[in-house]
Amino acid sequence: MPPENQKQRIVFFGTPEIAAETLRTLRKAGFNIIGAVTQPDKPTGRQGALTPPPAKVTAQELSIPVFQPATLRDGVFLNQLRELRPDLCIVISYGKIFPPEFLNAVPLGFINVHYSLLPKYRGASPLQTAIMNGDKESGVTVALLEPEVDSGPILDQKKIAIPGDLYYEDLLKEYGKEGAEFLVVTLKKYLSGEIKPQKQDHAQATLAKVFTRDDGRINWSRPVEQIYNRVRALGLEPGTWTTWNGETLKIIKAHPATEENHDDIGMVSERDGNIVVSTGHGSLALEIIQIAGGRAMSAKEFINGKKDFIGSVLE
RNA sequence: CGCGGGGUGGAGCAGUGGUAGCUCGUCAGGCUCAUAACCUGAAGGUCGCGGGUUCGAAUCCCGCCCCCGCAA
Repeated sequence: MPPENQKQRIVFFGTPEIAAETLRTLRKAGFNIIGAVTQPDKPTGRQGALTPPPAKVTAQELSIPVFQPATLRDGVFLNQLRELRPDLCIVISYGKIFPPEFLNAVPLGFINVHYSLLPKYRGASPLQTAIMNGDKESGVTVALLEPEVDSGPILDQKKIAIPGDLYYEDLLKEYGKEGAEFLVVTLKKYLSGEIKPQKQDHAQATLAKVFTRDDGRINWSRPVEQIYNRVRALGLEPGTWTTWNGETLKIIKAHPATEENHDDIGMVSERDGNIVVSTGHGSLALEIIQIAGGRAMSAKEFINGKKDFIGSVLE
């Protein structure tokens, strides 16, 4: 007789790297993944080459059948899913909303991994929102899926610290790893009947909206801590930026400078070997920046060729 | 044919027809108790690749390759 966690037929839904990582962890833990569903290949980059999502690549490496429906709404994929006869589905950053009829089609339901302590930060960007708000910790929640986004009963959740100097991409890796392991543990408990899902307190719910490029524009009149949190939260995508001489200048890495700075807002100066920008309160030391059309480089390299950067004002 | 910027010594840039220059770095020497500071000197470039125009091309024309910002 196979171990408990190998009996259930599981279909995995997920698209980006964090989903791929979780898929690998589930497989390693011995779960019986009978199918992987990801978003369709998308054109990406300047050439618009079709690129398979990470979870698809991983699934293929693991010899798991891959499905990439363009839509869930027309019922076609629902029939395909039924033919797979899954006992349970797992959803991690899949990228599509499930029509209600899906959720009833699987005996043990859809289980979702969400990177916040629900009901806090429901929605698309829980971890980025936590960083931007300067939270010292957030967590991962394993919950059942309901028609309304991230509102389903909670199986279990775990707090995870947010180090004050980590950027989104690095923190996401951390959360992905911890989250995957936590999912394995929680899933085993759930399947053996140890867990009774708990309803969320909907009154406490908050929403983490999707960040766009516009959110990345730096307002230098804010206090440096807020700007720093924004730089960390938005990371490389969508990234934070400002303008210099009318050109877009991305801020890729920076840190708050300790010295006082009473220059005009947005003024660039050089202090103690750092290239710093004056903010509404305190100043931000630029580490890695990138001008439109150029490659990313350290602020020091940048000023080698752009001497008038020092003394100019960013907007 | 989505829009746009760019490829110049190790790095970042200037140089738009007449024998390639700046900042940083590197190396050597000097100053200094000392230094990532300062002074002096040196090395280091087929100017992305191929072709064309010209007495002469980094610079003008044609083709190709590569990098990047935006948009998707």
